[in-house]
Amino acid sequence: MTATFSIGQLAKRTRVNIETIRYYERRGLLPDPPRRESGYRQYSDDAVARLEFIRHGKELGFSLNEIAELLTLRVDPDTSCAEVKAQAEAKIMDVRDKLRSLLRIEKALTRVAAQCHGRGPIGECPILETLGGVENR
Amino acid sequence: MTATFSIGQLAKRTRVNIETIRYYERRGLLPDPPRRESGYRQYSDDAVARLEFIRHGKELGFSLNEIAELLTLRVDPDTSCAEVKAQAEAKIMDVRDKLRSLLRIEKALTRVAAQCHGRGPIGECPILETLGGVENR
DNA sequence: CTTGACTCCGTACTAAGGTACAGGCCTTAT
DNA sequence: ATAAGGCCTGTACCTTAGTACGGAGTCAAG
Repeated sequence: MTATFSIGQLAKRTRVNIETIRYYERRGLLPDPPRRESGYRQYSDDAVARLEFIRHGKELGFSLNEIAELLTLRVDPDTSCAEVKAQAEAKIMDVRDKLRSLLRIEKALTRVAAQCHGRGPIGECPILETLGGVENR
Repeated sequence: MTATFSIGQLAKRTRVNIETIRYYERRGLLPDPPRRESGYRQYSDDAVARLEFIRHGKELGFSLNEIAELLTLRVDPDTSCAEVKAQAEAKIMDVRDKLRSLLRIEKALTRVAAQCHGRGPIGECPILETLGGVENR
């Protein structure tokens, strides 16, 4: 199983542009895939998973470099355990900040949607109070 | 109260570049502020809140256009209540998708950090399973 | 009343993240 | 076996989101 497929197939499955896939390869976000004699790239399902991870990462505001770091976060014989742990914990902080901000936005939006049902125009921007002042804490 | 201040002051308070502030104004993310006779811009505290909102929005992966939409989401006499509500609800869906993805990443990172303490190298990338396959549902 | 810092506007430049060719080989359905 | 369509590399171009001038007017401390 786990058939192998071409870059075009991969592009179709992930809805990521072919050129973008090659660009990610150049950037080191995707490992250089095996080739056939013709030179054609051969992918398997883990490439799909990886591209999906990248896509989601971008939607969440991580840069390609940050995504690369996330993707290489692993415990291997070459990097010290403590180092990896420290990196992971730093990322966790980032992620929790993002979570807090998102939760606030969600609450604010829910409030807006709810107001719209009680009729009567308001006029002020109810999103604005969100995320202000307290420096995201 | 609520003293008024210059663009330089605003830049200092928000740690946003002066040029960027003017750029946001051009883009319509900040309303054109009142000026003195000299032409100098005069800001008050709501500009600070707005800039902070923009900053957080960017960190969460919203584009400036999306942020503008969020910022103008309001109930006013000119736009129909239902329309605003529909927009808000669409945004809520986006935000919840982001929340789900972030929670997964957080869990995966926590797992990585935890593994690092049980010693013994692993070698596979434990982030990869995250966010894959199920199209973020 | 001058000098240094601040601000104005307009235009130009940058960086990140793609996207689009061009010219030339594969592959596959007919 | 041949044409249409896929893929190769390399280079050029594009969009978004800023950032950096340049030349001129303004403000405020000494």
